[in-house]
Amino acid sequence: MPSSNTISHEIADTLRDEILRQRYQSGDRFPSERDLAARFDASRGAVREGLSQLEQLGLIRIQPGGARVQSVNVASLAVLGPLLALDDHPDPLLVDQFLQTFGVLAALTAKSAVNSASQEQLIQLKKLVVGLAEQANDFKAMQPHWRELLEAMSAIADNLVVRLIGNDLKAQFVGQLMKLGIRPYLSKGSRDRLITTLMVSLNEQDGEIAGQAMQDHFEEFREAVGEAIRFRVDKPSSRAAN
Amino acid sequence: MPSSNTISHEIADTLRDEILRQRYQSGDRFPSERDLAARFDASRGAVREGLSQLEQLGLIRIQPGGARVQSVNVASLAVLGPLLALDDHPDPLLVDQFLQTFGVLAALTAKSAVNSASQEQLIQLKKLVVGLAEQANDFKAMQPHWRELLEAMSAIADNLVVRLIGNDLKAQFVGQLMKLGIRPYLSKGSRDRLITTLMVSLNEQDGEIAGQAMQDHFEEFREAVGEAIRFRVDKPSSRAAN
DNA sequence: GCCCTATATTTGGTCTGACCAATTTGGTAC
DNA sequence: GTACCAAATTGGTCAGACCAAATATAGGGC
Repeated sequence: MPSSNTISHEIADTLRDEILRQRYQSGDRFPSERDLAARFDASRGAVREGLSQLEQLGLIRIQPGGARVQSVNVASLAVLGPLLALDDHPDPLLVDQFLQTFGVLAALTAKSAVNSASQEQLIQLKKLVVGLAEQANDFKAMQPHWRELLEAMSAIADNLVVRLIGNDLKAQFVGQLMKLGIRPYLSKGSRDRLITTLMVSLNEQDGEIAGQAMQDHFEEFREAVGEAIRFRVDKPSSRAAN
Repeated sequence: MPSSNTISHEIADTLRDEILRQRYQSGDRFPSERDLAARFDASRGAVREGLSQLEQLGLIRIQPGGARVQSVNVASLAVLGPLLALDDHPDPLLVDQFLQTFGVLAALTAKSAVNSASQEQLIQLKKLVVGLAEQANDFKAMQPHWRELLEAMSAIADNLVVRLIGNDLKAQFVGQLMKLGIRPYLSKGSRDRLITTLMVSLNEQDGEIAGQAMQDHFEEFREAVGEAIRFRVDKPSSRAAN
């Protein structure tokens, strides 16, 4: 199910999903521009614009004589979002890896943010943590606060590299989870521990503690999501084939 | 200095660098396709293909009525390579952030790899560490072994998310450092400690130790690179404007 | 003078059809 | 079976054209 409104984007999205679904073997010849134009009932120009995007994603390599499909392993990070959104049934392993990775990056962000925060910023963060604590009962209601806290930390840490990585992942994941109705269960103890520890780290301005708290929390979250997904390998997922 | 051989790529590379050099303010109108076509003496089609790539990078947002430049902060991770390669004089802060981020990801990779490695894979890793130890005197000669070790760990850890992130950064960075003649100095003690600790973690198959070793090593490396860059803020860097 | 609206212009999106150069492919001669 | 050559295919680019959406401009009403 492609997005955007222009034909070239539609073509790119459709072909991207087909590649991600392994409909082509890595190394395979990709259909010629003229064939694709015929298939999509579009002009070659539109197709070329779409292919241009796929090339930028690292999914195909275009050369005179013919384009070839590349291994997903050498693609750009920007394919991760679409990859997670491919099915109603996201690959549990991929979700796990995603959370693991996101966890260490969040930990790094928290550590840097707390260490480099000014007094005002520390106060701001404390307020956000308090706000988080107040909504700690409802996973869904918690999300905006949670994201706000992460965003504030990200702004304070001001690490462009992490920020760029986040851009290619952000939103898509949690949004995807919500959309699929996956509700990870986090014990009250776990949430309380996170909030308490964060507060401690802010009061003492100790980044290490904050980072560790993040790391631990994501670890628990990761397990919770894993269970939630496992409990859900049966839903009537209407698999739509092109 | 754009790369590739096709006009559309040349256009994309040139405009990308101009945006990264802040030649346009975020939010600014981008020149129209027709203007760009005139400027590059190319057809509108070629320009559009180039812009298509820039859009994929998140550097511009194209809409009927006109394209606008976006903040680098919302771009795709894939701009990091070009961003580091922009000048003869890479932004020390950016380099620092890069290494910090790369460090935690390398630590995660090492941890996962060691924890999940089979007996054969552990042996393989040990061999690579030994190979690394033999070349531990020369930074340059060490690089291939170092990269090989990281690659092997990455393959074992088999974390697609980290791998994708790596794709958008890899090589470019260390390569860039070498090209600029930056030679970070790592004390012999530091290197020995890394190798010894890695060996211990492999022998006991303890991922935590491996991860911590990586983390520490990158921390030291980060400081070494920082100093190396600081010691070099004078070289005759022939700044080339467009 | 100010604000809102109707009009003209600009801009992106797409198409058609064409040409070139490089690669592939298929067949042929050895 | 192999090496080589010609034909078909493919990507790269161009020119010119049309549409719809967005923007800029001019005009009229207050």
